[in-house]
Amino acid sequence: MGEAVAEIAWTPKARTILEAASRLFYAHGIAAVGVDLIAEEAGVTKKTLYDRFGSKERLVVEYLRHRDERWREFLDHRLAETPDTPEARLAAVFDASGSWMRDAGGKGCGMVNAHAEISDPAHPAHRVIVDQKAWMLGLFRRLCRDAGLTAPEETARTLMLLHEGALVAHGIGAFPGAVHHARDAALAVFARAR
Amino acid sequence: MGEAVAEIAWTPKARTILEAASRLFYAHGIAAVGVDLIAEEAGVTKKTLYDRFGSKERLVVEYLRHRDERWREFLDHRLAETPDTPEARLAAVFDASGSWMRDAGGKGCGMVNAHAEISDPAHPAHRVIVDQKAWMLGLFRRLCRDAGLTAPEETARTLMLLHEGALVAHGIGAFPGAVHHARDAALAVFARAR
DNA sequence: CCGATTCTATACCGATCTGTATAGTCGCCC
DNA sequence: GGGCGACTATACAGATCGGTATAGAATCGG
Repeated sequence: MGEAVAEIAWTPKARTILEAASRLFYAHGIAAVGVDLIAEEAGVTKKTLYDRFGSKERLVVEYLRHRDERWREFLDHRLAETPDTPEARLAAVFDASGSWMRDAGGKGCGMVNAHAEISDPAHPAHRVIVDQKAWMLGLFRRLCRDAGLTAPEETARTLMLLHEGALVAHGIGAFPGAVHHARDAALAVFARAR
Repeated sequence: MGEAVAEIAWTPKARTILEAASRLFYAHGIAAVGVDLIAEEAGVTKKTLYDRFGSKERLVVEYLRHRDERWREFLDHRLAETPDTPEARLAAVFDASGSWMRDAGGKGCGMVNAHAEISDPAHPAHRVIVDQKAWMLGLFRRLCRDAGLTAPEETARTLMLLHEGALVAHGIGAFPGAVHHARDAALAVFARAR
């Protein structure tokens, strides 16, 4: 049966290490950041890092898992305080991404960036990345179904493309206000599908 | 004044090296691929690699430049044999991306993936990446202007988002047929903007 | 046939990579 | 107050990193 994955002991320093690693991985890429730098930035010895996480690979997985978790919580919270109309909820998703990008520095989607460096499906981080995209598509799908669209899956996929495109365009600086533009485009697509 | 950039001597082996580097960089990421591996895959000594390219950084720049050049030629060629209606030309862009992804293995956009690893604007590869995206936006803009749209810039940006989103979704495997779906969505957006 | 260019072969450089070993300090809980 | 978990400090291992040095073989135009 499946091998039990070792639990992380979430001591205070473990969290500090993960925060430093998250910041560095996102800003400079995963392969470009060494464990020595992470330990130094976290104000911790390498021994502590390896006592907590065991390997760099595991630290990468926790980075992506945590980032995914924070994003879902952030989005859920935003949606919870949004009027329960399909249009408002759709707009809230894109607005949340806009805020997220504004706060987090905005180098685009961390999952997409990680996927550029980790293509091997056998890598444990691969599932985290793919799962997050499946979850986002599911979110759009639910939104379209709840609105009673005639072709919810089709529209959900189009919304997904606009959303992914917005994160990329923002990250690379293709044009200013990409996420907000995507929001308007998504609302237009949505209105026409009703 | 601007420092003259050293010319590459495009000897047969130089091309072989660039082909190997391109394949490896795209498949595994830039930082993950060492010059020793590139030389070995190209059937060449490291000395030859450095005689031709001088540094890994330069090889990376040439990788992106060449990829960009090949893409533009590929797309121009496709557009040249496309009926001169705005709809057909728009569809041809997405169809070209679909073919490109089908042939090249489909790990998404090489520029976006490179940008995940190279964020520093001072890096000489940064301009190549940003320029390619500006060129693509310009292509969509011209297409919208030629069609006499009332708001060509707005529509061009939406098309750009759908296109970028399609490459990401395809690369990450969000759902099957992402590029073809984007094509249909783009045509719908375009039709409505006329 | 000469000389320049392209390339092979191989060994090396210092730095950095992930990961481990050893020894010891601090604080907290039973 | 004794043991245990979390942590520091430091040194090291073996591999790999980008890049260089030296020497020589193959090719080719003048």
